[in-house]
Amino acid sequence: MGRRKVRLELITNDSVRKTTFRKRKGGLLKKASELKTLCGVDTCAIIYTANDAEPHVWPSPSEAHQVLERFQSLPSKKQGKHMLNHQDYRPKDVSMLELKLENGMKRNRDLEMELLLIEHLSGKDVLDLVKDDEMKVFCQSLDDKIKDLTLQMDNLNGSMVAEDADGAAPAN
Amino acid sequence: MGRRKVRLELITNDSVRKTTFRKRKGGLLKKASELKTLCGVDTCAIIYTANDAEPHVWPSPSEAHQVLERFQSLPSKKQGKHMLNHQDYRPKDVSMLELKLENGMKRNRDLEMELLLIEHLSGKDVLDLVKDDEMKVFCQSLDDKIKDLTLQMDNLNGSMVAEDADGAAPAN
DNA sequence: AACGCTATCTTTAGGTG
DNA sequence: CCACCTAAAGATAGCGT
Repeated sequence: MGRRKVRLELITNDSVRKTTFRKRKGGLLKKASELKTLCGVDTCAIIYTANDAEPHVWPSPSEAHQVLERFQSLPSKKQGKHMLNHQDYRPKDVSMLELKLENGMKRNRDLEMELLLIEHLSGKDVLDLVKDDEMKVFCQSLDDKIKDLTLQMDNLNGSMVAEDADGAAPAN
Repeated sequence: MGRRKVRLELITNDSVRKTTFRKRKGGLLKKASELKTLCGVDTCAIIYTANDAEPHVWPSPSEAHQVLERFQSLPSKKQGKHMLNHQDYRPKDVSMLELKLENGMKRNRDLEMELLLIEHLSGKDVLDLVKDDEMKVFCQSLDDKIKDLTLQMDNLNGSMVAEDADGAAPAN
């Protein structure tokens, strides 16, 4: 789209690649924006540049957040309308789905706990604010996890080594 | 970009809007594809159309899947530097944690699938452009959530809270 | 409703300051 | 490196099928 036809392959030159990235990123976001406006679809874009500390989030961090969150907190409200259009893939019935959802959310919360822990251990300051109650739950879930894990390790013991420490956490 | 300059607003005519959506979706995917190729960034797009049964996943379901996985495939690689800063809270040992993480990732992936399905069945129109590294975004959102939670708890301490305290998306 | 066509609008490669 | 410029490549609105 410029003075010259471009070859579709990785741009090896660093500065050129970066420039192209910047330009095209803008274009992509604009396109996404237009699509959103013209067709009324929820859209978000998250763009990470290796160089930049801050991710470029569009349309706005908060909006993107909402979209992301919608990923996990779900819309049981809006399901009704289209819910029944699909005959193909429909686990038993809706209630089943709802159940799955709840389950998923629960598990997701669980996961978040785990990640929180990891983050914490990785040196981030995420936990200073957590209150006692939360902490309790946190630790509890941790405990469960560890138990679970231990069990798994036991099971695996005979056939397989369960990732030793330095394999999992290379010093790099 | 056609025979006529377009007005940037929701297209009210159903069929026109749908057509435009189809066309522009293609364009957007192409752009994303080019960006990926030219600049060497991992990219995936997931497009849910209310009308369409199948979500449009690009570049391919499996690839998108990989990108999504990276969403939670944690930082163990990048952590090295900070890993050992915290002496306070450290369960058994790091390897345990790492294992835990893997476990979590697996489960979260599961979760993601479920939620994807739910979203799909709910007929939501979501366009998600995902790039490499967005684990950071995830962590950030996690962070925010925690802050939110803490704030809520603070409020609770003194008086009351309007929203659910479980940290899930407050009704947007 | 999806596809092909193309005039027209938009994006951008390469260049300059 | 960035912002701006312009010619050329690319995307697509409105039509016809």
